[in-house]
Amino acid sequence: MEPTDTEKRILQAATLVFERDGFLGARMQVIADEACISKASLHYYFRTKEKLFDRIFDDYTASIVPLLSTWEDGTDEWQEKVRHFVKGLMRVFSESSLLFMAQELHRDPKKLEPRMAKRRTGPNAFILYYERLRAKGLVRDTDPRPLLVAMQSICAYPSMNPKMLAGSLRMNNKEYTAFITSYADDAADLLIRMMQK
Amino acid sequence: MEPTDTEKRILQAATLVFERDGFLGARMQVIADEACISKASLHYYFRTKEKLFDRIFDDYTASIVPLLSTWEDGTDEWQEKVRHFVKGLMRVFSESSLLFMAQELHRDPKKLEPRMAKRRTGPNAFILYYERLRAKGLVRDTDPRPLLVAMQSICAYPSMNPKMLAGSLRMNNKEYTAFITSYADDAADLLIRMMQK
DNA sequence: AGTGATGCTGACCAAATAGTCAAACAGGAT
DNA sequence: ATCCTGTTTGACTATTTGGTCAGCATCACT
Repeated sequence: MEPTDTEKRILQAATLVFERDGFLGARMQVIADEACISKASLHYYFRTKEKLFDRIFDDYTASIVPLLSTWEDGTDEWQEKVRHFVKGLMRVFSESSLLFMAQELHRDPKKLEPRMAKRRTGPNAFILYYERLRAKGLVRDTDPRPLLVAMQSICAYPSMNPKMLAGSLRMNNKEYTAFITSYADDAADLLIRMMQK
Repeated sequence: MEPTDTEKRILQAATLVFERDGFLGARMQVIADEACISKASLHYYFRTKEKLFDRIFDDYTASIVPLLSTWEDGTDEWQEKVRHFVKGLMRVFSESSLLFMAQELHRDPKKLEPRMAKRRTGPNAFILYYERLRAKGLVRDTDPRPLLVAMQSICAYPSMNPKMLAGSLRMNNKEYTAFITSYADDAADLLIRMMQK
């Protein structure tokens, strides 16, 4: 099922518009214009707005999955794994609008369920990894769940609600973007501090 | 300008509907039904949807301001201040939908500017407080800005994107709500760990 | 009772917009 | 040339929805 050139253009245009305007704010006509085709053509490729949206939403969730393999055992020290995961997660979140995902997840919570079902076979990969480190006495002896929440929060929120944070830091958009780039390293260090003995 | 009973009912109904459905998803008819008045009456009190929305948005931002006084000097130890601030912030965020605020801030970034202008007179209160502690050698010698970002992230994100976190933790809604209650204390401890020497 | 002000409403309108459809078009195979 | 298949479009429809308006109800005051 190789996507045709037109289909690719549609997906690119739709991603742009959905991220900017949300599902409810997005207009099929605008997406069609952005893809340089007619609205009728757009409906020829994707029968409904909902179907087009689902396709894009699926691509999003898929982009996060590869990062989970970070927590598989390997030769790296756990500090290195944390740095790698934080860096990867922040890159994914800065590239694709997480606010958009949360928004649509709130609008229709059922969207995540089929996707979660696959992974729900066992506990979260980070939780398992931390428990192993904990058993070996390599990290602080504490419940890893608040750590997981803090880690995701620290990685996700800065790209999700930049306006409010930029306001708190008294920065304009440009300054904030620059700050967030260096923040990735700081965030990893803070998380390591939370975990070490 | 004492708000009448009807006006109060409208604001309550509008808050409910705006939080649940967002600005674009909210329907004036639904808000009117929820307030048990006609749609025409609703427009009698608030001429446009935008004006009604602004009123509610203003009430939100106002509810966060009192917390900022936490960082004024006082007799409390800094650890106590952190615990107090985190607890307060998480309560505010759990009571009112932060996702809704971020969403609308993204839709119309100009919303925050007039409100920010008031506070923009000086640096952020936490930053100032931390710098004073740092000068006295009471906390870790580090840039407080990543700490501020991490603090806000840790407090805000769990109530902003509960579905995704609940998924990661393999919890249902009820379990997650219970978890978040106890998380407030853990979050404060984690933040204290980030700041202490 | 009369009068004016305020609160409230049903009926209506104009604009926006997702989705449809018949017809045109392009390109390859026969 | 003819046919067939997949692609593209302009024109159209049905519905939703924010907002308006003329008029009704209620109450205070004279």
